[in-house]
Amino acid sequence: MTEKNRRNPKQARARATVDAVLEAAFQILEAEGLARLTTSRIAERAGVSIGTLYQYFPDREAILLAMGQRQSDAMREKITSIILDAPEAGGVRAIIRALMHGLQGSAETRMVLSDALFRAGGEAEVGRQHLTFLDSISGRSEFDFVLGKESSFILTHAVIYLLRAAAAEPELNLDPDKLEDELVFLMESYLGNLAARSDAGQFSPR
Amino acid sequence: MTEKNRRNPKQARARATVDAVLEAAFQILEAEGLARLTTSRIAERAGVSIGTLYQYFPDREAILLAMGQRQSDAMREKITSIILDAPEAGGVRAIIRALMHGLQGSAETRMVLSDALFRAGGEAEVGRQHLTFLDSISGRSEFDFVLGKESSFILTHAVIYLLRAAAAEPELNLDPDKLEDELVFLMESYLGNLAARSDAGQFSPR
Amino acid sequence: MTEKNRRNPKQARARATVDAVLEAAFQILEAEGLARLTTSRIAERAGVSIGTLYQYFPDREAILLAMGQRQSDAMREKITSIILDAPEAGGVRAIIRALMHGLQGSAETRMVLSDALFRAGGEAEVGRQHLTFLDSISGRSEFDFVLGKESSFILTHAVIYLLRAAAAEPELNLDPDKLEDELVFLMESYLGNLAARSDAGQFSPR
Amino acid sequence: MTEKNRRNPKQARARATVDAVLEAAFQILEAEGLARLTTSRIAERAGVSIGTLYQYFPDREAILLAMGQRQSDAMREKITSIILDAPEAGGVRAIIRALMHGLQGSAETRMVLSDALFRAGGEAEVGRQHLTFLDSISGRSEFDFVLGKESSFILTHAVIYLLRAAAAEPELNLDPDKLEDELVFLMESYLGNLAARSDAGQFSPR
DNA sequence: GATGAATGAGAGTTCATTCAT
DNA sequence: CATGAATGAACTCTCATTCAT
Repeated sequence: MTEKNRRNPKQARARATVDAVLEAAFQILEAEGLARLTTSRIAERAGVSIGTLYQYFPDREAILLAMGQRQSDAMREKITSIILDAPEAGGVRAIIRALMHGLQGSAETRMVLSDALFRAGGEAEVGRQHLTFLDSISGRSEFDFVLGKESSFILTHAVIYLLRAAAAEPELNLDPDKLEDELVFLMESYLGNLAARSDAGQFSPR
Repeated sequence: MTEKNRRNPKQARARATVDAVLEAAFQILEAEGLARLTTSRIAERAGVSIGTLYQYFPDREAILLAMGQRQSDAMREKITSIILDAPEAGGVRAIIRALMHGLQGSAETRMVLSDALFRAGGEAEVGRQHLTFLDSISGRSEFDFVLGKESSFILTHAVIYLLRAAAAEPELNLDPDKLEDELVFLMESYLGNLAARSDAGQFSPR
Repeated sequence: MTEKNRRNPKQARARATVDAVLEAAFQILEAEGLARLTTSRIAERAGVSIGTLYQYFPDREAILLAMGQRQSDAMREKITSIILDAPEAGGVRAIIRALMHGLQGSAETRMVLSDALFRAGGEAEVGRQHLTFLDSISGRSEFDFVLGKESSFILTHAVIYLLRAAAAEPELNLDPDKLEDELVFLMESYLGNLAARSDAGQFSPR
Repeated sequence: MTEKNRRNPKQARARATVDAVLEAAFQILEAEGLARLTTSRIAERAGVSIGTLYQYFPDREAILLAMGQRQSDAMREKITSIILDAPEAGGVRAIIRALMHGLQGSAETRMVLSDALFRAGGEAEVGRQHLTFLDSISGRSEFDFVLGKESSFILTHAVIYLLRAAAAEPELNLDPDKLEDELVFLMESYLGNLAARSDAGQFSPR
């Protein structure tokens, strides 16, 4: 609405500033790494003064957090839309594919941002992040048993952390398609046996 | 031997100094985190001067690396002895147990140290670290098929990174015993289906 | 102008800071010598924080260089104006007088600063510095012969380095006026014989 | 004498140690420059412990001074022998040649060592160094007039400092032979006019 | 005498953050 | 609101020197 824009010119400018800062920070993180991601460099690249930057972000950490949340939100949206668009499709593969291709940025960037999310959010953030996955499989009739905390943890973390590991070790030269296949296979194996176990109530004893 | 001690008083002192530095660094890392792990603080806690510290470690990074290698060596020894002592026992569970209990230190400590290993070693270190796992299952007759790079990656990284994730999120309050069970279950599921797949040559298509 | 000041309050402040730093550095160099010319001491004496100092100078060396350039610029201006104001006056004496009285600071100060200039500028700086001298005599009709590289070197360096030596040995208690006379005499002797030699094409054989 | 050596094995060893230290220091100064000339590096290269080094030299400066004195002594000997061997030859050229070829080491080495001599010796050292030159010309009948302090200064310093300047600016690519010629010419011009002036008692007025 | 581990003051430098303009 | 000069605590690292062995 023009009305809205005219009424809050400051908010519009503010959003532009925030965007510029986050975009600048992202570029620097990609190009130069966390060590060179200084507040002054961010401000400079964003085309704002350091003072202005601090008017929108209380400290450096807040910038990292906001970047992480952007990534996280984008990912969540992507996964959600995948599930909504093609609910019949293999949910596991769709989600894994989203996780693999949905995050932009280098290995270091992804790590830095997810670290920031952890630092800031702890439980709450983690919950927000991974509920999506659980939701996506909860509709499938074969998983209408109750998952233990630990099983949920594995379901929601295995793929993400393996992707992180893969990103951290580019020298392994893993084939993305094959890795996707294997991750799907890993999770399908686990989910399949989980269902079987819930029927039988047993598995290999300790 | 008194002889030995008398002969190498310097080497004995030197080793004591190195130990004191690494122990001090470990304590600080545990208690205050990486950000507060400064060389001067380490020296102070170790009861040596900052100059002495730098006589044994060329820079801060070298201290982290040495700590990481200690952890890594201890872990490797533990896994090896587990396999040697009880080769008939379920290799997967034994190794997972070793991984879970073999590393001391908080979540951040473990992360920091494994990060240091990555930084320093790259591929070589990674290889060294994970071959143990592959070796341990390579003897089992049902796995005498050839593993792809990506499958090997999953076998060697899934547990470690899930444990890292679990450590990073203490607020999830995961039960260590149940987590162990689930990790075993995850890996056994994967390995089992991997064997089946190698027979059939097929799995859920892309 | 108030206008100017109001328009560029920052640049004015910045210049003041730079001046304060250079002035402080000069005083310390004079009073305590190069060894005690530390960045923190400079900042303290200049009444600015160490951080501010580093906002204007990338490192300690840059401060020395800036001081050297100030001296050098002042000297060049002085020589130029001398030549312009009284071109008919004995060029050699005028220049020597400028060299003697144009540089402020103790012997060590002068040495340190000219060393800094050498380090930074190498050939270029040296050229810049000494062209002035050659220019000043190039107008005199009796020197319209071509000077060899080595003769030029002597003409441009003898006085400067002898003054440096004199400054380095204050215990010799040389009389400035007499020294000036001798330097003039030295250079006039050389120039005179140079002219004679260029006519005859000979001098004492090797 | 074997006797001497047998009687004072300690003194012989001491001299060897001192020699080793000075030789090591010289090599490091040549190869790596003053900034890398640390006491520990000297000791290491000399094959002695740092403690031993400090038994022979009270501090780092003393090492530099000793090196400077060696150079200086060698130079003095060379000049003396030149004059003794060929007193009839042009004294000025002989001495200049000795000065040019008698000092070993790079430009920085020479500067560092002569700086050390200045620092330590002040007047006394300077006197010791330059009397040789004055002595060498004092025998020539045409110079039996009394030289002023300032003239002596120029006679004894001009060549040395011009050579130092030439060494400091290798990019000028001065031809050593031509430079020698010019220095001889400079000094002969000065000396010649000095003699003439002493007869007439006058020169270009201030 | 010889050793070399230990010392520690002090160097140069960085950067998140503040606040007067 | 925007600015960016100023801040200064904190950092990593060096090296001449000492002294217990």
